[in-house]
Order: sequence, then C-alpha cells, then structure tokens
Amino acid sequence: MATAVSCEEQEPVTIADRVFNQLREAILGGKMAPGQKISEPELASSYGVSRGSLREAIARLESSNLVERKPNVGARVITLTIEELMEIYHIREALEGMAARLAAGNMAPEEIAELRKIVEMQRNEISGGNYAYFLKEVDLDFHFRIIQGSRNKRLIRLLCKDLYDLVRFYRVSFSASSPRPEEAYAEHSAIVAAMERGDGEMAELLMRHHIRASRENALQSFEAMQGEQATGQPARQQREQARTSAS
Amino acid sequence: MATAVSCEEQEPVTIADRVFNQLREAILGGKMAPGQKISEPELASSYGVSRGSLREAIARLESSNLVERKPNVGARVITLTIEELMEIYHIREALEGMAARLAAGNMAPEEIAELRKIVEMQRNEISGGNYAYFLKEVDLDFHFRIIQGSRNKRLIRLLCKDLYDLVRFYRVSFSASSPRPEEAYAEHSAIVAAMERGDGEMAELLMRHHIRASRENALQSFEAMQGEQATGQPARQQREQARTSAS
DNA sequence: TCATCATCTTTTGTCGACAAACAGAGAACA
DNA sequence: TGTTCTCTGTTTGTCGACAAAAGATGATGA
Repeated sequence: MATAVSCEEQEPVTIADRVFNQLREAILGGKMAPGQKISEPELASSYGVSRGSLREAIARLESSNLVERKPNVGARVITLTIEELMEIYHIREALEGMAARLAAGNMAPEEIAELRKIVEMQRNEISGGNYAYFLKEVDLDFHFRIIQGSRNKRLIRLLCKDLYDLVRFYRVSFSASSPRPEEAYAEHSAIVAAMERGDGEMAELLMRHHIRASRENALQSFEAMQGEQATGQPARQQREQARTSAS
Repeated sequence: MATAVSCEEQEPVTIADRVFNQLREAILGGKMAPGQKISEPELASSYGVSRGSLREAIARLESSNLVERKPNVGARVITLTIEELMEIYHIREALEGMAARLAAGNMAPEEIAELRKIVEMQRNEISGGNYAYFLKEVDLDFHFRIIQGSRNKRLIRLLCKDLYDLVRFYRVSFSASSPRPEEAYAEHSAIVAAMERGDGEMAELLMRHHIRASRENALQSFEAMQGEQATGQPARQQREQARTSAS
C-alpha cells in the first residue's frame, strides 16, 4: 500500500511547467521566505530561462495563491497571518466536511478498508511514541484519500491544489500546529467508523468537528508562541518541538 | 440602496487586465460558445494587442476556470456538463452554508436589516407577477451580501471570483434553472430570520437546504429538457421560459 | 475505396529587446 | 535639521521574431 497518495502532480511538459514546480517546491520547502520579493531578471537567469517563461510560471503561482502580484510593482511570496490561517481552516471545515459526506456514499468497501488500515497504522505509530515526520504524512494521506473519495473533481482540485499548498506553507513558515496525535487518532477512527456504516451525515459532522478542533488547537498554540516570544524565550525551541507533530 | 453589489472588479490598469475583462465578458455574455477554440494570433489582432499580453489574459482566464488549456494544443472555452454543475452546487452548498453561519455572527444589525429589505423587495416583485431579469439580479444580490457578510476574505474570493463566474456561465450555456421564485422567497426569508436571531447554526442549515433545493431543481429541469429535446421539441421555447427565472 | 504515410501549414512555446513605471539616492530649500 | 524635488538606475509591461510541435492535406499503396 503506497503511502503519500498526495495529489497527482503531472510532470512538466513545458519549461514554464518545470519552473513552476521548482518555484513551488522552493516556496513550500521554505527556501523562499514569506514576503520575499521575486525579481524576474534574477530568477530568470538563475533558472536559465527567459523572462517570458518565468512570468508564466509566476502567473501560475499566483493562481495557486502562493505569491501576490501588484501591477507595475512585482510579485512577492505571500505572508500568512494567523487570521488568514483561521479563514483557511473555516473553508477546510466546510469543504472537507462535504467531502466526507460524499465519500461515505461513493467510496468502495475496499477503499474504506484501506482507510481503516491507515488509521490503525497511525495508532501503532503513536503507541510506539513516534511523533515524527512519518505521522504527519499518514495524517495527510488520510485526509487526501477522503477528499479523493468524494469523486467530486472540482472539490478535489480546490482542496488539493489550492488549499493544501497553503496549509503546507503555513506549517513551514509558522512551523506550527502542536501535537495532539491521540485526539486526532480518535477522531479519525470515528470518521472511518461512520463511513463504514455508510452514514455520510455523521461522517460530515465528525470531520467538521475534527477540523474545528485542529483550528482551535492551532490558534491556541499560536497565541502561546506569541506569549513566549514576548517573554524573550527564543522561538527556535518551540519550533523544534512543534515540528514533530501531526494534524 | 444600490442593488447589484456584485463583487468589486478592479478596473484594468494594464493591457492584459483589459483584455482579460473583455474576454471574460465575452464568455459570460455568451459571445463565445462553450468548447470554442481560442486562437492566439486571431484574438491578438482582433483586440489589437500582442500575443504576449493576450497569453497573460488567457492564463488568468484559466485560473478563473473559464478556459482549459492543453500544452502544445491551445485553449478552449470550457464546456460544462451537468455532472460538473452538480459538483459546483455541492461546493456552493458547503461554502455558502459556512458563509451564512459566519455572517450571522459578523454582520451588523443594519446590514441584516438591508438583507430583510432585499427579501421583501423580492416578494413584491413576485406578487406583481414579475419573474423577469430583475428578480435574478436581486437573488444574486442576496447571496453576495451574505457572502460578503462572512468577513472571510478568502471565502469571498473563492465564491465570487471562482465559482459564481461558473454559475453565470452555466446559466448562459444551458439557459437553465427553472423558476421557483415563491420557494426561493420563503427560503431566503427563513435564512434572514435566523440571522436576525443571531442563530448561525440554523442560518447555515437553511442556506444549505436552499442551495440543495436549487440543485435538485436544476437537475430535474435539465432532465426534463433532455427528454423534450429527445422528442424533437425545439429547445428554444424552454430557454425562453427559463430565462425569466430566479435561483 | 479505405488506410497509411509524408509533407506542409498553422499554432504554440520560447526568447531577446524596447518603452514606461516605480524606487532610491542625492541635492535644493524652508 | 527635516522635507521635498529631481535625477538616475532598475524592474516591469509590451512587443515582434524564431524554433518546435500539432494538425491538415494530399499522395501512395493495399
């Protein structure tokens, strides 16, 4: 069973495609700081392409909400505020709730069985005390599979292509969302249970509860971080701590 | 009181902006048929701009989901199938439901009072037997104001900029969504009543019910249209009938 | 007559160059 | 000393031209 279903990113066929992917990875990987200016001539020579191709790549980054462009001024990597992150969580709550409802009616029993396996894998990792990177991947896999299970192509594109890039970017720039793996496991398990019964309405309610809890948790850990930063404690330590977390 | 709040479209500052707006209007206005090929040289000379600017406009149309582009092949105006329209309705149900919930908590009492006025205006139009274009505008205004009332900028952009263009395009290409103004009025009124009580949860439920009813209605009228087309009756007549409808 | 292949035309992707707009440094003035 | 204006350097927006790829057309063979 392949973990990291992710969302299929078609491989680049044109130069602008390749540059877009590279820039996207650079931003999501933290190699470009939030708010950083994007200089067209500089990047063009850096990637060895012309400015035209680079501009097309930037246009696609803009439509992915990863950069902001102002006319006659240029493009900058976005800077996510905590308010915008809360906005994204509200949208995720609505959309992934709908995705869970649809998935409960559309996923084949075998697919739901795989979902159950993923959740149990998550439990084993937790009981082994493993709060590491792998756990976060499994968590993403869980959410992605349900989204795919909705069979709603536009919903899939909206969540995977537009919103989850922002979620990843947030994790990089804030290095946040503190660990609550036990709660996440219990909530995931309940969602799968509802889907196993074919209860789409309940699956939606549980998914919305799950994401709402994530949002409140993210807000609290952000405010705690702000407080500690104000006291002069270096933020580095919390970041290291938060890095080993899931959902 | 200004009707047609619409969503603020900033006026063009650059040439690509202007061409984008013109093309967008052409597509939404039905001047470009669904599935029509977009020839870059032809359109460039037609609008009197270079191919580079036109390509940027097309890229923005693509990010608005109004055209589809294949590498080395070109761009075509999208063709909405009934399945895709149903997908959009599901997304609207989730997102506008959330918008109504948030709006109930965030809109000022005066704003809600204006909303009530809009709904009553709708009732007067209906009792006057006026099922015309104006009624559809009022309906859009109602939905837009609630979306704006959510105060969630990303949600606003998502619904206004991405989804509602598609809804408009659907109305043009299918000329559909049959009239059910009385039901729409009752549902709108109930939504506002919930907001007047500050009951966000109920506002969400009612909004979701409203959009779900619209979806089922659209599906039924589509199937009826298909059936009548199969019997040989010209579709023109139904289109004329459907044109004088709301939500 | 139909299928297949070669050739040609059209269209897209890519590139470099020019003009307009913005940003910053330095000078002039209150 | 602080503010404003100007000048200059850089960056963005726009354009036309070239190369590669897709699609169309006609020719050839079964």
